Amino acid sequence: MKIGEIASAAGVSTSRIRFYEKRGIIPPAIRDDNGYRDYSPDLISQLNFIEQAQKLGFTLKEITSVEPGSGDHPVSCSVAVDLLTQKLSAVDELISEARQRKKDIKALIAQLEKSDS
Amino acid sequence: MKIGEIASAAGVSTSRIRFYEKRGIIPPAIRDDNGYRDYSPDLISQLNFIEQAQKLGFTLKEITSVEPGSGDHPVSCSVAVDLLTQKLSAVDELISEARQRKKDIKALIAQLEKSDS
DNA sequence: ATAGGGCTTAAACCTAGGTTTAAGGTCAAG
DNA sequence: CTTGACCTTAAACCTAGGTTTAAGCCCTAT
Repeated sequence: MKIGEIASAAGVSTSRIRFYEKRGIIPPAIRDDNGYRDYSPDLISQLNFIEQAQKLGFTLKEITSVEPGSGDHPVSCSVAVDLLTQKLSAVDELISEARQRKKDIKALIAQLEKSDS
Repeated sequence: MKIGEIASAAGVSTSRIRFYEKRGIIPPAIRDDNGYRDYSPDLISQLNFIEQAQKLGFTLKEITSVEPGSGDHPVSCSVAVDLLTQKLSAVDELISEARQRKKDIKALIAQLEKSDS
């Protein structure tokens, strides 16, 4: 897919995708012979994930650390597995932080309902 | 309380408090005869609320419209609760996307380990 | 009465997360 | 073979949310 296609499929701007690539938030795209970026549709869910997490106040830096496929290209298989395992626990951490946020939000709601009465 | 006192009590910087005042996020402080700002300790919980909400991904603008205990902003409790409830389901969505990512990562690991053997 | 620490202001500066612009190459249609 | 939509890059610009700096006043202790 070309950058415009994937951008509209994911509901983000093309400039944002190039920006993410420049910052290493997504991996550098494969290029066609004409120099155009060529994406796999897999990127769509990755972009959706980034947007979701951002809405919850996670920074791009935090998000990048739990993205699979965003790491270095591993030299050996066991290194790759190690990296992925690290990512796995980072995702677990994200989930537990998100659960804490749920609690925080519920507490805020309670506070508001109390002060309204 | 003087600005330095309230700042350290709330765990924020003095510059931040002045910044919030300039932006109308908190009401303008009463001034002593010498021109120093004089705060009621009530501001502490307001500042804590702001920080809490920011961590949840709310902008200062959103927070301002929703602050409890600020008589200047007659936004009804239900509007605030609506916002927070929306945020709550966004967090749920993130968690389920994160779970999907866990599966993806595990699948990748399995694939690597299989090809390694 | 002078040194310090805390207060005042306005304005400059900073990071994050992008968007916009300028100058150009590519490709399919008419 | 030109027009228009799409792609490329680098660099400039923008908003949010602050921090830092400069220049000066206030207050307390020595």
